Amino acid sequence: MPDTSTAIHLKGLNPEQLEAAEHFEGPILVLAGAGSGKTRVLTARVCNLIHHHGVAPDRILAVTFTNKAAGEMRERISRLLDTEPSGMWVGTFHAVGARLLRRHADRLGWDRTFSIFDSDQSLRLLKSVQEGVGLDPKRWSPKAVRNEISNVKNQLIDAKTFAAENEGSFDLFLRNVARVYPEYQKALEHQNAFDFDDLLMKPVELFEAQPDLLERYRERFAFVLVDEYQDTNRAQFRFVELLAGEHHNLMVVGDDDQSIYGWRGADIRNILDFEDSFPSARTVRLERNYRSTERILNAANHVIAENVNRKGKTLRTERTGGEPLTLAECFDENDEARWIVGEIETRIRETPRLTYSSVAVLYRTNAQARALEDAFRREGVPYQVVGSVRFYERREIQDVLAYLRLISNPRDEVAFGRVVNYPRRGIGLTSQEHLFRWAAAEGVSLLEAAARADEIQAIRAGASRGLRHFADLIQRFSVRATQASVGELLEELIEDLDLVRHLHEEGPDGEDRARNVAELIAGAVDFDATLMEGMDSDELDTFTELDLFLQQVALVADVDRLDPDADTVTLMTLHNAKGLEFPLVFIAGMEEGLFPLGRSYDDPDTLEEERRLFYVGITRAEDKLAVTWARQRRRAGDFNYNTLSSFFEAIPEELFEERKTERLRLLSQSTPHRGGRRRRAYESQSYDFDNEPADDAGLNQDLPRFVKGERVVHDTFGSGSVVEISGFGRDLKVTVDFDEAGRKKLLLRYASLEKDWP
DNA sequence: CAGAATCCGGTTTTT
DNA sequence: CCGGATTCTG
Repeated sequence: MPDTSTAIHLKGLNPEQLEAAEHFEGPILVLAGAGSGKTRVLTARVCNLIHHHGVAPDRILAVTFTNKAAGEMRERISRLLDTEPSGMWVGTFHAVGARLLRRHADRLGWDRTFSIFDSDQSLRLLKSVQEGVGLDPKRWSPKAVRNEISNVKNQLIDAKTFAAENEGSFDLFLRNVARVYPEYQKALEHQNAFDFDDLLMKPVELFEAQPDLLERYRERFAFVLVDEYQDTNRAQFRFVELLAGEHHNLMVVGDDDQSIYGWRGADIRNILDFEDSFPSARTVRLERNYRSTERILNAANHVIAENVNRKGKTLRTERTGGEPLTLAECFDENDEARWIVGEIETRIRETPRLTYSSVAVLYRTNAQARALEDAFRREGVPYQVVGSVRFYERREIQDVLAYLRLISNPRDEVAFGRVVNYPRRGIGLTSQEHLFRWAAAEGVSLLEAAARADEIQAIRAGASRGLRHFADLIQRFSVRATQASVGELLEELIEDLDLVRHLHEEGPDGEDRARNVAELIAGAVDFDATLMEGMDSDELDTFTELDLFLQQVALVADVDRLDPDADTVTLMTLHNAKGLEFPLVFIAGMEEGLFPLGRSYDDPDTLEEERRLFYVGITRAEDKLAVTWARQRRRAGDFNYNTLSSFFEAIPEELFEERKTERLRLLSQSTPHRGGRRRRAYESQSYDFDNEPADDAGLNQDLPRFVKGERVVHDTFGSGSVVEISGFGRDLKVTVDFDEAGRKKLLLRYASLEKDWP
């Protein structure tokens, strides 16, 4: 028995953690509950492989869920081993896929300077493809088509197979997708681009088609580790299976209770059935939680116990007791936001070591960030929002990046289309049409066509000049890209385009936009390809800094950009909060219909996933959790009346205290006696906050009242159930899921809707 | 061709 | 309520 007791990387691990960390060869599943120290285990195991078993770092591949997690892992390993694990690959599935494709794109018919299209760019391409095959983008939402293609790709179904299977389908939508998908894929190849899903799917294709390559990488990555395994989809599973298929040295770490990405193809069965896929697998359960107080953990355990489809485990903590949870009832979303900000300030004032950065506010949808941001800004409490309007998705950033992509990959037509007339060069849609047609006829790239614009009869002199000028600009910078750093390139480009002036002329947002561009430049100046950790030396020679920069930019998640040093409160969606922890956590919008989201009732699996999301939220909290809900909330323009989420009802009363905001207390006291006149019968009901939500007094007294979930009958649509109620008084609207007629939004005033008594 | 005015439709979560 | 697309106007 080798003596590992002194090894620094194994110090302080509990017996289960130790068992996992010391595991050497063969498959192992680590079921790691929230806050059970799985990152520690992963790093410890890597250190142990290198330090104790003498495994060379370059034989190890570790896949993480975010780039940030990858960076942290690498850093911790370096610290523990006191040396860089050089040659080890650590990254997200997408980043690892991109990296493989950079090396071997030529085997698939792509060029190594390929572009990576994000969802926005995919959508643009899809729109033009739809137009090309005569599928009206207004009748058939490109978004829906894109989602379908994305789903299908995540299941590793290629265009040919999909078309063959669905061109005769009874489902018109599938038949349409069957027409579009192959053309879309052709267009991607023509433009030398991959979309996000290709980054997962194409490496699998590559390995399956080229046994020599697979052999090479199987040998190279003799040890494979996968974090957040519960969120892997079919393509990711296959990728892992291929790599580890022979040696089986595979460690997967995950928690079925935290699987929250089913909607993007993640298959919870990957983790539930791991032991079937790898029969000799060892299983280690980590159920000791080191993060949260007993009260918080109890609440979490009660919530998740409602789910049926799970392996089942119960987290334990040694942090007995703890402060009770708070459930705060608010009037509306602004009241809620104010209450949260107020509560943060009070607590920071009263708690010695509590800082803004120890606080997070979590919510179900990005739209909820708005009211919160307003309140934070008004009160001057520092905050940063993750997601929402993602940095790299901002218009001005995308514009600049499109230039870079075009410089790097001259075949990128999406990028071309985006910037050919930005800033204005007098090239209108008509001229672009002519250009496209001419380029297609001549069989040259758009860029070449632009350079020879004077040969195109249909294009007028002004536009022609603009086009030639544009082509010249791109060409000059393509040359420059081979000599200059990305930072320099970007600075010169912005200068050349006089972009800052253009942005300022655009109006009130220009200032912000210019600042964002400046931030992008700063990021580019900082970017140093040699810092792309774990880069093999041959890769540095082969790929240009620009390609690597664009790749990195395409694959960062917004949460990766979270600044941990800034002393600010963090605002983000529950999805983004996965893997993070904070002493003080707020979960806002705990309302039926918002969380769980209205449409998740249809399907029990989806509802369970929503519940897991709540579980993830609760378990982010170390010391204190506060949950808020609003009686009334504006959503997409009109008002919604809410009740407390049924999810919360799973939490036993002794675990939380209830509070009401000042606003709500005032309202329920004063309104019944308003005006001093005698109350009418309907008013007493209208202002009774403990029962039905308030109506605009009297306006709809004679309209029937409906509750969510209730069964109703309509004269023409038949029967169905109420999914949402919104609007005020005369404009009271109900959304009903009809059994036959589908989902309809009805104005109650007109709709002959009645309660359906069974 | 560009900018303003107007209309329409969608609206969960993300790499 | 927002953004995108379309239409109108100079």
